[in-house]
Amino acid sequence: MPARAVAADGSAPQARAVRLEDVARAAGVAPVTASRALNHPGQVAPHTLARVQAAVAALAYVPNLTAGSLASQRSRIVAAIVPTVANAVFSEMVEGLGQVLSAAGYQLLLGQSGYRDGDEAALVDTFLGRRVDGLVITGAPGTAALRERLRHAGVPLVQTWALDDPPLDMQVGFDNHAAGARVAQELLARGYRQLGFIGAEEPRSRLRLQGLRDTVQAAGGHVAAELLRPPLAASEAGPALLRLRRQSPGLQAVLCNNDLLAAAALFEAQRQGWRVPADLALATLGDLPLAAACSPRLSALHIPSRLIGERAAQLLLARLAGAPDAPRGLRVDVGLAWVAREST
Amino acid sequence: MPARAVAADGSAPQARAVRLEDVARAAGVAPVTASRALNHPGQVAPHTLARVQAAVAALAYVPNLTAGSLASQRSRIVAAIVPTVANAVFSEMVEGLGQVLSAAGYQLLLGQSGYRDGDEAALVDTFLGRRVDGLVITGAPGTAALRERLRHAGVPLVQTWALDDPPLDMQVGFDNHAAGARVAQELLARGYRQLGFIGAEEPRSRLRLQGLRDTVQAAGGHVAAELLRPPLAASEAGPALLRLRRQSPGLQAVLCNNDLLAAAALFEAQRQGWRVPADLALATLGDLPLAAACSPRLSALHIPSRLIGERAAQLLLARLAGAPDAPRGLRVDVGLAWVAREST
DNA sequence: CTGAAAGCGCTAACAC
DNA sequence: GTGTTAGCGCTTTCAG
Repeated sequence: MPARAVAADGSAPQARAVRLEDVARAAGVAPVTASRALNHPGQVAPHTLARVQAAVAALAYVPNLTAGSLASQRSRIVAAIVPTVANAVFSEMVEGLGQVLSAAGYQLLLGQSGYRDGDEAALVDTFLGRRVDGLVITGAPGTAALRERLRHAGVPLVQTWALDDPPLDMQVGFDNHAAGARVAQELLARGYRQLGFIGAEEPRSRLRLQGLRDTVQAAGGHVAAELLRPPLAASEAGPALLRLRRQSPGLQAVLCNNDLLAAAALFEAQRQGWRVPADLALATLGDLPLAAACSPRLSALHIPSRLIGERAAQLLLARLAGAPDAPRGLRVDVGLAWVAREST
Repeated sequence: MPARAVAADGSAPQARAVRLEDVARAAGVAPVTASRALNHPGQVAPHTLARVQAAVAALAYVPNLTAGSLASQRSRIVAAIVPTVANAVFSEMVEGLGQVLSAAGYQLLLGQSGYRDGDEAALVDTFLGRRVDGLVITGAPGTAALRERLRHAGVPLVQTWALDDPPLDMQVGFDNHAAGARVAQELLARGYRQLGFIGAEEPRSRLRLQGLRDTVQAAGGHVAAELLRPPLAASEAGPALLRLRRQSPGLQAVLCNNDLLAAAALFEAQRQGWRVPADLALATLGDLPLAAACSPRLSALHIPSRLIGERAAQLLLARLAGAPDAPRGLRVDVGLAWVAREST
């Protein structure tokens, strides 16, 4: 009796894998027929189909998808690269992406660039080597070299999130400048003229501020801004809010670049004894569950992260189902909805 | 001139892929040698190594990892299954997992079960078919059939998050009952005896409540609980807090099962004019950035989600680097640290 | 240290 | 509707 534990039924822990050939033999057909029964059931007689399925079940056959991918030149894998999945906006996007792909029989390979150009390029190389059927990246590639590589890679590509740059292939997201402008319209419509903005000092944040400012100034208002150095801790929102108020004594409303900042700002306002929105209105960009969990609930410009992921998956699936040389340049603006709550 | 656009350099958008054979020819060596130069540089003469590398660069060769996987029987892919990546605790875990795997040259295939047993089983089948080198799943498989399949699959497996069930192979996480007990100790030590608990009505939440209750009752205290029906909206925390207070007039401290609930409860307390922690102490389980962004900042039992992911990856990598038939049953308890802040 | 031969397990063509 | 044949592109033996 061997010293090492074996399974209760006496079999070795890892039995040799069952191959398609074994299934075919058990079903009394050729391997191709078994393959067709699994992949194109319509092309096989009902009676043989049943026999193959029975053999599959009896042998607990698990198809080797690697071999299938190599032979068919289709991997049924889509890769996505996000800066980090720890940021809720990206994880929601990945969730939507994964669900739609999974429902269509595709798997999701996930890469995190950490906002580092080198890592992003390395991930793209690996994924291309894996011969993924499609690629989803966040925003614009960091380097011109990577842009060129992607343009010539021959892989369907979706850029997500920002529509600020020209698309390499397909693109789905929203316009950051327009987002700022949209919030400006809402706040101006409610009579606020002295506005503030709290965000990180990075390009997308600046674009949103610019949109806010352009629109507010055109209406004769003013926007004071606090652009904090990344990486940004939410605890910095409180002090930033106080600085804004000092810098702009007539401050009426503040837009925060994300929900966590807004929540922290709201706590600070309450600590100062300012009534929201009577003494100071607060708005946020994003609208994760947190925005509605605050009290007063935060008015928000809703960024549909999950929808962006779903749309990206749909674009890819449509391309994969249709002509491989479909025209490039398709842009989808998911739009941003204003959600009016009690904080404005 | 063709109507369809071509690349600026005149090449077709998708040129035929460069194969290892092309690299070998350009370097004047056999394909095997080129393969070795890429995968085992030490086994090749420095001079031939250089020539192969030059050829790779000149031809912009991208190795076909699918073919490599098939031939070598190693995919360099690890798959992870989480309920959803939209929940911050899981996305942090995935982040840690992905980073460690990526640094070791492995890719991450991500699946979301949505807490549905059928989806979980389907994902496992697909991943096994993909011949992944390792598998990470969240908690215990939903069905006995899946448990058996995993036990005999011969794939290194790590179960993450809860240590409540016996491990199929390796396991990394923490004990939910102990978590509740730990919070109880901290709150008792601060003199609180009349406690409350707000969480969802699901097994892990119940285990934590049980741990809290066992310890508090042993010390002569009492725990009132509000178990809310999932899916749980944070907005329900406020009403739940009011019910707890009514049900237990001497209520001194409340533990919330996650940070979002705790933040919502804190807002409710402030709206009621209760001082925190003087009138009511608040603690949370999780400790995402939100806990520290509140004001007063929330005392928390810190769940190291990212660390769980990192450890899971390390366990897998160690197994892959060592004996494939290493003993099973390894458990890693990451432990939970109490972070004392102002809310208790 | 390098090469020749033989697959890895499956699917695209093409016949029948 | 089913089978035969010939690879997919790479890495493993095993010789030299």
